[in-house]
Amino acid sequence: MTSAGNKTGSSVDRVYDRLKRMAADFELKPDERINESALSSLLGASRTPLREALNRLVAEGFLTFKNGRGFFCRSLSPGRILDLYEARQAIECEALQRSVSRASDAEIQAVMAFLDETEPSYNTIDVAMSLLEMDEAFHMKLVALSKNAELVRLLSNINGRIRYVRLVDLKMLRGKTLPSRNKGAKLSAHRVILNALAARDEVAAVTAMREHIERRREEATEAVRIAYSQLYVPAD
Amino acid sequence: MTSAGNKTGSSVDRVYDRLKRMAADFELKPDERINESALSSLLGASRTPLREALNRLVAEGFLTFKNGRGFFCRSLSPGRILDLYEARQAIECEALQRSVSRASDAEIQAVMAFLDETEPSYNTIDVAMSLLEMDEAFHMKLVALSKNAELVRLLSNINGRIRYVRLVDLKMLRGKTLPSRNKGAKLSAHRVILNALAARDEVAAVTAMREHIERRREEATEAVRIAYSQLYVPAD
DNA sequence: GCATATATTGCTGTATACAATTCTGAATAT
DNA sequence: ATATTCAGAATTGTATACAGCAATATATGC
Repeated sequence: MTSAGNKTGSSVDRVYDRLKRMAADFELKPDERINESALSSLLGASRTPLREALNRLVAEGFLTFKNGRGFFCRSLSPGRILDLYEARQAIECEALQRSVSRASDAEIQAVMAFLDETEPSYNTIDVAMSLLEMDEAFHMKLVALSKNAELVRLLSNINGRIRYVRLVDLKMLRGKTLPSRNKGAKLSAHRVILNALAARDEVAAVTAMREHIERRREEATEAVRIAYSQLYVPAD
Repeated sequence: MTSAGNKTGSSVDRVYDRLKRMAADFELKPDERINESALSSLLGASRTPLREALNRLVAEGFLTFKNGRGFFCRSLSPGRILDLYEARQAIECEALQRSVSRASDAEIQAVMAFLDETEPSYNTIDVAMSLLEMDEAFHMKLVALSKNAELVRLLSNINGRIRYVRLVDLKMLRGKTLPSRNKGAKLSAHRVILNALAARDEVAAVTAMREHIERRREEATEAVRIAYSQLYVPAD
């Protein structure tokens, strides 16, 4: 969320990126205490930079910390997921409202082009991860149209924290709704939102966005359950 | 934002709280590099816990960090303030919408009672700081009614980051609008919002909230300028 | 056999040391 | 006068050491 590409390879940043991934992918099991010595030797850095990275992740909501006990990976209860999806709604809808008056036609067209380019591969791509990345990229581009760096920052953070659940969510979605996804037949939710924005129709855009996220949120609780079951019964 | 009362007095928490205050109050001048050794001796802790606290504050958006160069206090440009106020709108409005269906009458009444208790002293209290604390407390209580821990967390973070500007803002407000603040004459913005919530009128509540924050936001840019002038020309 | 007290072990919390990097400023060349 | 280079100083980045706390295992009394 804070750092993107670190060519210098500062130890803290390296560890931070890696840890965030581990936390997002539930490689660190929820509510399990993190052993600093073990982790530091695993990641090839000493405890000092490791702890600095851990502190960042606590501040960002990925981990928790109990004084004298150490760091823990944060558990994702259905309640928390719901909270995060609501926060996401708040942020994305606000951004969309601002974009109506702030985004230029050209900028909107650029996102449209991104959609044109990526959406066809929704059906061909098999790796759910790539699918998730495209989905996230779309939402990030959309929020960026608001020209509000803080909203971008917040969405980026939330995305990171619900990544694993969304991954499971998307997998489920694929299994269930693939047939109805014939191109041309019905516009994708993303397309509907973007079209409304291009038409400068604030109400329609926000309504579509709310519904889009709402639908995902409804599936999310189910996704959490599945995520947990996958956690403790590794797929064969 | 993360830690509230630390009786154990872990060094990093102590330093963290203190630093956050310093950053919020612009005791650390914007864009100025933070000297770790100097700070550590000033705060009476070694560099290790200091840097852990600094890293937390970077993740929370209070500071920035450049690899190999160190930590910097984040500058508050008018643009950034605007961003933060917009984020605040997003969060508080979303929370309010959820509260309409989630907050019990009793809970709303409790906030009402808080308002009854604190509002009269708006005119008597002279210390702007206390005023700000009451204002923040009200908004936090309001958001808490949404039962969404993430929204609470986000508002708490934003409040911390715009505290100094709001302080200046409130001071200005006092100077200008004190006469029109006769109790009974007109309902306070807070009261209007809460009444709408009590009546379960979502549209009215959200509208009032948007306007309330919007008005503050408009003053904010002005407040930033004043804040900066106060920064570099200490009041005599 | 159970509960309480006590030792043991492992881990966290912090300080300190040292290596690596960046900054400063003066001396030199253009 | 301006730009450049190159030590020296200052500051950051990381490793390591050790003190102190927490959890667990062991022993003791009942």
